Amino acid sequence: MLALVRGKTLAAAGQSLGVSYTTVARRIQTIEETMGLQLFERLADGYRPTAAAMAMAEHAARMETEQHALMRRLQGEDQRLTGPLVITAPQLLIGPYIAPVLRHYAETHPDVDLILRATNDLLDLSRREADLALRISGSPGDSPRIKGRKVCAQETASFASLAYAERLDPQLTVDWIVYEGHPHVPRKALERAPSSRVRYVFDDMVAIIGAAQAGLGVARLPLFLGRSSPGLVQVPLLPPQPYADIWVLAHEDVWPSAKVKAFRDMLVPALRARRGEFVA
Amino acid sequence: MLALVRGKTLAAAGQSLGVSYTTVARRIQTIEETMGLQLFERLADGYRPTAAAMAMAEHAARMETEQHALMRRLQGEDQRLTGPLVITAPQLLIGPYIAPVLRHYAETHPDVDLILRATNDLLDLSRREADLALRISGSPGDSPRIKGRKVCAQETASFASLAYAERLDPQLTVDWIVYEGHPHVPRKALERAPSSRVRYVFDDMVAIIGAAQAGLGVARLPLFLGRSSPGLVQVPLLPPQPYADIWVLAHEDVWPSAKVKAFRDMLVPALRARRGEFVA
DNA sequence: ATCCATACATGCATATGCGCATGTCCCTCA
DNA sequence: TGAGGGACATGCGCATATGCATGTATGGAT
Repeated sequence: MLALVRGKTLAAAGQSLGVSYTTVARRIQTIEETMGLQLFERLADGYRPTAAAMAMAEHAARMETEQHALMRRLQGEDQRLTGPLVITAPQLLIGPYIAPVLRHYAETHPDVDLILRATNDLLDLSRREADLALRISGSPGDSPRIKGRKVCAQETASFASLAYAERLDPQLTVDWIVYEGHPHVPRKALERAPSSRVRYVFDDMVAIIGAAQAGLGVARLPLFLGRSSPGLVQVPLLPPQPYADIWVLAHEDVWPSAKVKAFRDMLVPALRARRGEFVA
Repeated sequence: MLALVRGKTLAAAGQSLGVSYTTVARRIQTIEETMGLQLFERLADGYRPTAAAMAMAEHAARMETEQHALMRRLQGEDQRLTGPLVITAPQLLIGPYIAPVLRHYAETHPDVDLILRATNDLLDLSRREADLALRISGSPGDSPRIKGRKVCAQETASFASLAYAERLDPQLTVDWIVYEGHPHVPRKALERAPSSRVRYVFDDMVAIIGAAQAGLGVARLPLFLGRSSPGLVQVPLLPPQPYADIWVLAHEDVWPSAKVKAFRDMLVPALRARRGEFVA
């Protein structure tokens, strides 16, 4: 019901429920027959909810919230080290930093199934899209009831390919490769190289690194990324400066669960031990 | 789940859910297997919920409340005059007062299925145990969100069998038959007949009337009851005095529904037209 | 000590719900 | 105007869940 109102089509609703769209259609039909009222208008391009369906969806959403709260609570009290553990982390941190921890964790707790979601989006920890999140974020208190622990500070600097760095002249025009979210030349860089300009705007960090490695220009990158990217060298256009910190986050209900706590206890020291890779 | 926590036994839970207790047992078992945790301890005299089950029940109760709210809301918006309509009224009002209205209503709206619950308890209108209640009650605002309309005032007086009334002497001992809820001789009756005493305490109004008809003593009865009970006559021990009024009640969500409104519109005038039977 | 009532466990036949495959309608695009 | 795809409808075989009947254990009354 709720899924159908949200998804607009039987197929979408079915997928979100993990059942076939046929089943969704039959369930709706059953409900309509039982209640003796029409919930959806059958249109050529999908089901359109009636007012009654909207009302039902509204209540169903509240019930769903309640359901999520229950699941979180049960999970938080779960002291077993078995079953699934869903972790989300920025794509670029996973390989070099998370993977070793995953390996250690899997060996120590062989009955836990580790599920990793590589994403920079803030998955909804309240909806249990993930149990534990590693995030690069200035504000860990994104939403109420999310608990967080600062792992490490982080700094950025300017990087370019070796060839580009060698012929770099602050007096001439400097080409910048920037992230879509901040499509400007860093202010401090303008002071040192006034004729800097944005030449490339990318929506993907890997692509930015690739472009910098190809010698297209200068990119502002987190220290750990620039240093670990082959062919890139730090250029003195931008002094190392504070960037968003690294945090581990979890819903406060889920935070105390054994699986989550054990992962934290492994992840945080592992990252802190390599603090030098994140700050100058 | 919730039903089992409430009912304490599989059979009770099954009954409240309208399924066999076998099904409840299997459902619990399935949930326990799926979640991988124990919800109930199997004891000889029933299932005892674990902490996890209590937590689940708590959330389930909130979901149930939400569900009830939804159903009420849908019903309140229902402008059709078909389907079930559940009415509750005091047992003794049904025959002489409600039945004629029921008949008229059934003829006018033949597609409505009338379900009557004869009870003095205040059924929970929020839980949809009844759609509309006729109540003898001083305080109609029993719970929030219940809407009410006063139908008629009511008075009580003292009644006894004809034989008892004829030999009644206020100077001698007067035997009273009283209701369990108020196991005292009315104060005003003591003024007029100081040696009155409670001789019988009954928990059933019909039994009280029967006892009075059998000549066991004097009973304080609503006027409509005393007057309509064959063999009883009013005795002057107690002047007619105000009693709890008659109200129609419904949850405010359900109040505007067509079926409920139509019933009110028939019931209230029918009762008011016979106001003289309730007050002197 | 025996019987009985209560409550849960289990086996079996059946009903219900499910997914897959196919059919139909309508809209879009060439 | 005709082909193609998206979305819903329908029929069929199968898995699951349900109900009934029966069996077992426990506690209390006689």
